[in-house]
Parts: sequence; C-alpha cells; structure tokens
Amino acid sequence: MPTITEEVRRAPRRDAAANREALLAAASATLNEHPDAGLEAIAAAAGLSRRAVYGHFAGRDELIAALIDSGAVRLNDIAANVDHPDTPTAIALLGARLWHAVEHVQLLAAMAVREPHVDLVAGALAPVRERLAALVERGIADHGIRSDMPAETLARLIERAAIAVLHEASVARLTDAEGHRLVMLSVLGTAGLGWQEAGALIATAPELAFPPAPADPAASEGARA
Amino acid sequence: MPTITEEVRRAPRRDAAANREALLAAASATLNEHPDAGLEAIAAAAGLSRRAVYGHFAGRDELIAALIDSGAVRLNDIAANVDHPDTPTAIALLGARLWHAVEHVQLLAAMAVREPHVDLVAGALAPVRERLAALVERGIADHGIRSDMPAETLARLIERAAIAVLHEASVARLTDAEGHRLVMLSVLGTAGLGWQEAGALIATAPELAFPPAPADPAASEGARA
DNA sequence: GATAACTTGCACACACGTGTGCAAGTTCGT
DNA sequence: ACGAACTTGCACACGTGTGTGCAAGTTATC
Repeated sequence: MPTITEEVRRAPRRDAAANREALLAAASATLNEHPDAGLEAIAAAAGLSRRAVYGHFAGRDELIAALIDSGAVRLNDIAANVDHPDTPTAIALLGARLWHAVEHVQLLAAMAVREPHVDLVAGALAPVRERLAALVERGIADHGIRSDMPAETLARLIERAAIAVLHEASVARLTDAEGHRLVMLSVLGTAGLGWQEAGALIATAPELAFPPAPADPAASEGARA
Repeated sequence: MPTITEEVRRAPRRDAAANREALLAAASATLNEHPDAGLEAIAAAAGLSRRAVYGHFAGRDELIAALIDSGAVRLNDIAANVDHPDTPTAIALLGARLWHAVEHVQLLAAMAVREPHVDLVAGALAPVRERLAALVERGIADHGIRSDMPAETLARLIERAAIAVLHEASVARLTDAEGHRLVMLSVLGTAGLGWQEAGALIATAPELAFPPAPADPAASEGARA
C-alpha cells in the first residue's frame, strides 16, 4: 500500500524517464548545430512529437535551463578538481580537462551568446570562471604568467582563447589529441608564455600528457587498465 | 530636356539618399546592441517608419547585405594597406588598424555567427582573412612567429584573439588606447611571442605607437599636427 | 505653387514558434 | 488483460516579425 494520501498511484513508467533523457540529449545535439532550433526539431531528433515535450518540461525555457545547468554542474566539477603548484601548468590543465567535456562546453558557449539565456549561463558557469580568475591572480602574483594587463581581462581573454580552439575543432575536424594540445598552446600563449616555452612545458609536465590521468584523488593508482 | 526615353523624370530627392544612410547607420547601431532587432526598431532608430524602409531596400536581407559589404569594403581596404618587413610587427599592425574600425568589425563579427548571414560575411571578409593568412605563412617561414601548428589554424586563432579583445572592450569599457595595446598583445601572444617580447616589440616599433600614423604612402610626412 | 518624390498609417496576408485542450491511440507495469 | 502512464495528432489562441497595397499626407525641387 503506497503512502499516497488518497488513491493507489502506480509508479511512473520507466520509459518516461528514458524519453526525458532522450530529449535532453537530442536538445544538446540539435542546439549545437542550430542554436535556435525549435521544439519541433528537438522533439523529432528525440523520436518524439512536439506535444510530448510538454509532458516532461513546462516549456522550452525549462528544457534549456535543465540542459544548461546539467552541463554547468559537470564543468564546475571539473574546474574544482584542477590544481597544480605551477600556475601555467594549472591553467593548461584546466583547459585540457575542460576540453574533454567538449560537447557540454560547446553547448554552453553557444547559449552564452543567445540573448534569452546569457544570464543563466553566466550564473551557472560562475564557479569555473572564479577558478580561472583565482589561478590567473595567483599566476600574476608569482610571476608565472604575464602581468601587463588586469587579471579579470586576462582571465576573460584566456577563456575566449579556449573557446576559439573549440570552434577551430569544428572547422578543422581536430582529433581529441590535437584539440588537447591546441587548447593548452592557445591558453598558454594568451597567458603570456612564448610558444617554445609553452611547448617545453607541455612536453615536460606529465599531467599535461594526452591520455590524461583522472582527477579523482583516490583513483590515482587503479586508473590504467 | 533629360535623356530619358519617354517622360520627364525629375531627379530623386536628396533627403531620400540621406534617409538611406540614416537607415544604414541606425541598423549598424541597433544591430550592434541587439543582433536580432526587428525592422521596426531599426526604422525607429533612424527616425522613420517601418513602412519607409521598403522604399529604400527590398527587405531586411538587402538592408543587412548592404550593411555587411559596406563594412567589409572598409576592412578589406585596411587589410590591403598593411605591411611591414618584420612579420610580428605586420600582424600587430593589422590588428591595431582594424581596431580603429571597431564599429564595423563589431557588427561583422556579430553577423558572422548569425545563421542567415554566415556565408555572406565569410565571403565579404575573405580578403582580410587571406591577408592575415599570407602574413601568418610568411611568419612561419621566416621564424618570426610560432611554427607548432598549421598556418590556417593559427590564422583563425589569431582572428579570434582579436575579436576577443573586441568583446573585452564592451564589458571593460576600454579606451581606444587600451584597446589598441590589448589587441596587439592578444594577437602577438597567440602568434607565439612571449609577453615581454611582445611588450618590447610594441614599445620599440614606432608604427605600433598609439596615435597611429596613416596608412597612405603619400601622407607619411604631413601626418603629425 | 505645381508636381513628383518620399513618408505615413492603416489594412491585410503569411510564416513560424510557443503553449494548451482534448479525444484517441499505444505501451508499460502489475 | 486491465488500467494507468505516456504519446499522438489535431485544433486552437497568441505573439512576433516580414512583406504588400493603398489612400492621404508632407516635403523637396522644378
């Protein structure tokens, strides 16, 4: 006997939850290609009718909101677990780790420019931005990175440098390894390092190697197969 | 007696041309703030009614097309007249000169992402891009800039680095002088120069000083007041 | 001041996206 | 297999933007 007050309520069907996920996935995929695709297109990509969407979300805005902060949670989580005593390495590492979540970053980056969602994305991504800002300030203080412009400015330029690689990846069909390397080069260059300096850093620091080690502090020994 | 075949055609009124210009200016201003503003808003900003727009342009698309390639002509012209034996200096100079046409760049940059106009902008801006690409290739060949990535990739990253400063200017309210300096730093950093190297270059090369000398080959002696 | 050029304001028609209601399915869970 | 959960397809209302036609106004130019 269920604990519901009046009637016997059957448990919700499992495929409903699956469809909800399918919708989110389809929305992510569709909006990445056509940032202002309609619900019709999204629903179709999920194999559902437009009408069915309203069975899972109150409307377009709620769908997108769910999408945005599911992505943001993932990115914020990554950013929180990135650090390294050498600040340039830490910044490159942050870029590289975020690179692994390309799909999310891509969507967030696209939504961050779309008028109705700017504030939402900005709010959801605040933690990542603060992490980067902290690293930049530290880098300026310990002379690890350039000190010829305000920290906030530099942080924003670095962010954009990373996103630039994202776009480059779409047009140039970069592999994961190439993207991984390119974000770091782009980010480090913006941070003030000369290209050979950046190259040497990447080649030297084992944390920046391509098949990246996991961030979990407890999983450091059981990661490699 | 006019040379028109049949009837006596009076010359078009002069204020019509003025209104056309006003529309273009208003469109430029309005679309910079709200990239998907309607004709209503644009016409209002020009002091005209929406209906009057159709007296000057066949429709929204033609208005925007006119806007885009008027801007593109300006930028292409700038790019064509930029050169310098030292490639990093040439690249910085290109960035700085384009910085002076911020309003145009800003609009073009915004339109370059808007779905209906991507191809148009890309086509109109091809000359600037080719100029940059040529400089980048030359820079790689003469070891003036980084050689750790394909020239096309580097060119695109540099382009985005410049546009990043543009956006930074909107949020941080940069002065012209600050923007001028920041584009060069951003562009040179992406090109592979270390920040102190870039700073030294900017401080040294007289062409890169803030009140920039005009590009005209004939006006080189009469520029300073 | 006559006249053509230009603008205005209204009326439409049209397209497209969102959100809702409802009757008729289909499908999962028990 | 029964019933509820879920989906579908249609209808509609609503909002917003575009493009057009037309009569009546205003303004520059001859």
